Amino acid sequence: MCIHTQISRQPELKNRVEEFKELCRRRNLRVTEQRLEIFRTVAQSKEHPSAEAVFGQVRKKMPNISLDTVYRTLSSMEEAGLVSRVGNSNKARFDADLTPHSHFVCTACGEVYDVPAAVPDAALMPANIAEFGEVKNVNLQFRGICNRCRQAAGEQK
Amino acid sequence: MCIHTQISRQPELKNRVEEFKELCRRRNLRVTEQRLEIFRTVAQSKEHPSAEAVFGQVRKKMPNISLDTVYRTLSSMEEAGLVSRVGNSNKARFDADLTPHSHFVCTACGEVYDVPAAVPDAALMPANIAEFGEVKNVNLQFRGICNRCRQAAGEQK
DNA sequence: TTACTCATTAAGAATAATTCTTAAAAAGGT
DNA sequence: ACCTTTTTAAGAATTATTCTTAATGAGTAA
Repeated sequence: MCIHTQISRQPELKNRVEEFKELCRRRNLRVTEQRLEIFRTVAQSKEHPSAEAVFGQVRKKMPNISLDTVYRTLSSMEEAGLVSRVGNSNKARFDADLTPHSHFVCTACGEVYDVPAAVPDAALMPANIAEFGEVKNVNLQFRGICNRCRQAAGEQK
Repeated sequence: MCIHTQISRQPELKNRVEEFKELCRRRNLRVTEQRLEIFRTVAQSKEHPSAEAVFGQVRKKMPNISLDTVYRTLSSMEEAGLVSRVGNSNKARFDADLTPHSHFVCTACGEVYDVPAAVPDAALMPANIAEFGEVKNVNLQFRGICNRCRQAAGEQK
């Protein structure tokens, strides 16, 4: 369960970080080292890390960072539409991949798996969605028991 | 925010309760008054109540029920595929409506709104989903800021 | 019905996740 | 470099959820 699985093309990360800086400036959010490092961590991870996991990772480079900062930053990043909050066990998990894809969420262990989208996000958006509010992201999730948990449950019987 | 908005056709509720009893028996779950009352409460609500809200409601009829029982019961009901866990703020909310529909989840206030589905659930299911696990329910959510919150934010500027 | 067994419950303690408070530090503009 | 305003770290506080334990009650078989 390491959360620093590297993305193949490193330039892409740089672009995303630049884009992130740009967006911060546009929104009058200050570009701090903490924000950059947190963003990098989530953007590099494919594990949908929890705040705690991001904290653990960022702490390696910034030993004084506080968990609260991680929470605050992840929330503001969600608000800015830079990451999305996925899964819904009682522990929040985050995803910086905003390309159309879905998730299988295990209700037993809370794990979140990427599922290639059957239907592109745009196609899912109802025409009247603006009546409700401004959509920051679309999230299709399949909830159930993952095969690993099913197997584990079977074994102990 | 009352959670006991009545469903128009009362017979439907009775059917659902019977179905619920049946399912309990099939799964060797005991049919207790607590479970029935909790199920009725969620099934009658259109507000996607939190565990706390269900607790408050059920307590009117069963003053001694514990919050823990509500949590336990809602979890086992989710596991049985009788309700789904919706939204994902840090407070869990539940929905007994399993017909195809989606949700607008406000990331500011945590409110969950029903959105009529643009695409039926079945159409969303990828062919290879079984590779991940057994799906109990499909949940399409649009996350963002609801109009009420947007308005509220605008006013105080 | 009655007794038996095991799941379920209430109560409240415990834990886990998240947010708040405060004073100090740092960003971005002057 | 200076000033203003955000942002931060630290740790306390709060909120949500789960665990522990002993007592209760559901289903079952006599």
